[in-house]
Amino acid sequence: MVLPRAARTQRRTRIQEEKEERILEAALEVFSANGFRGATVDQIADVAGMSKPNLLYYFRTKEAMHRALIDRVLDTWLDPLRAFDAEGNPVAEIRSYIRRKLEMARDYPRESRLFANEVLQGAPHIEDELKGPLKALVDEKAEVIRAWAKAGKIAKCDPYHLIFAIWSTTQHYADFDVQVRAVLGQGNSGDGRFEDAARFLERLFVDGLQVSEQPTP
Amino acid sequence: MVLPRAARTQRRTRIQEEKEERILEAALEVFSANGFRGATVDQIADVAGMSKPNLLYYFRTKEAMHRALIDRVLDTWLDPLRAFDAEGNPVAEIRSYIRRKLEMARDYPRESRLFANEVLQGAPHIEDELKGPLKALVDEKAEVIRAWAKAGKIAKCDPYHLIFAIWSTTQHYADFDVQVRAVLGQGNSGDGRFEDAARFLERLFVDGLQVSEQPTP
DNA sequence: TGATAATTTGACCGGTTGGTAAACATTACA
DNA sequence: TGTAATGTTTACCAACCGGTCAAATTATCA
Repeated sequence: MVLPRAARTQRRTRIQEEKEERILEAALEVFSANGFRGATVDQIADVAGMSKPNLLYYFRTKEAMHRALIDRVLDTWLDPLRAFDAEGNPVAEIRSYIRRKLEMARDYPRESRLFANEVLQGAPHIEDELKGPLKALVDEKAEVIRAWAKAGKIAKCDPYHLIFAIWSTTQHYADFDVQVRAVLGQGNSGDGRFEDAARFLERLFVDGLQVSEQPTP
Repeated sequence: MVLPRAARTQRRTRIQEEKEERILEAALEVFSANGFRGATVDQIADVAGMSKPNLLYYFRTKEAMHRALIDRVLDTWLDPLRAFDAEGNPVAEIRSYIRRKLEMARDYPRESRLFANEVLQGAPHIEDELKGPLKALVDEKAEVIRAWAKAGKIAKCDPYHLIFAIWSTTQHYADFDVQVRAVLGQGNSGDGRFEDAARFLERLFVDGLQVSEQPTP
């Protein structure tokens, strides 16, 4: 038998587990850095440390690899939004969502760039995911936010644009990392910018920029 | 003589002006939608309505086209930040900067995506621009913001991260357009989302989300 | 152990890509 | 108008790309 894994129904062997793992790790590295079209199968095979035909034995096409990667990563990528709790304290929930998203940008920048590349170029491979599960989840959480606003627990605002604002400000530190580093200059070898960003963003989203009315005695 | 334009020093002919214009317009269309590596010279020639060798007569290489495009676009792209006025009213300046950046995202999304593609993939072609002119301009405006904060005209905050936040929230509507549309659902054929975004962002940056202490009589 | 299935490899293929060569056409201008 | 410079096209190339194939190697297990 020479059927590659995708066509098999039996349980996967140890070798399959290991190789597919290595391939998807390499695919994440290469796709996130170059986009789908910019990535080459040779490059992925090289990073994965195997020959191209060997790689294509496990994933028959470049598209199949990309799809498997997207499926695997999208779920965990949306976890922070799922953790958004309707029962919690509104301001605290938003703060911790920002913090979690910033941690993701710091710890999983490749995943962020994978999606950014895709969406930026018109989302040709993940349109269904955007209009389906993503929209459904956002709709659900937007309703939570709307209820908070209605109850006077946070300022009245468009919940969708609030979510967009949190996404964009936090993912910016992953997707535009080189620009952030270039502008901040050297001397930021560590992750200090993430702590500064967290401080700034939590403050921004809660209080805004206007000077708060201090009791003027 | 068969020297292409780049090597010539004499004034450019009418034909050169026209063709280079058409080429850069086509290049913007194609590079912004596919990134540098994803774009093909054939594709750009096609959009420009000329043969590939003809195109390569005006720009000797794909890289030369890309560079010319970047040089041309970067300047206008930074105009809104340059307009940031140290003498103006701080909160009003920030509001109008947000508004201007949103208008750019609405009216020039291709320019935004051109840079986003580039930066996302490590800025291999514009590293110098980021570390040079861009950083210089941001440094200058950050100083203005810092002075405002010090004078108590706006809340104390990190000026660099404030600029990042304005960039990311506004450019999000150009760079992640398909995702924004997918999440908002159909029925957004017009530009209504930009007005909603403007309302939300101006409010966010000025007041934050916390309910403002209303005079409770 | 031996046979069978799973895995790996090198050689290769057709299509695409960025770019070139040279002949041909057009324009500018003395 | 004549001619030299400028502009355009056809044909082409070498490198690269995603993917195939058949043969060789290794793992599995009766």
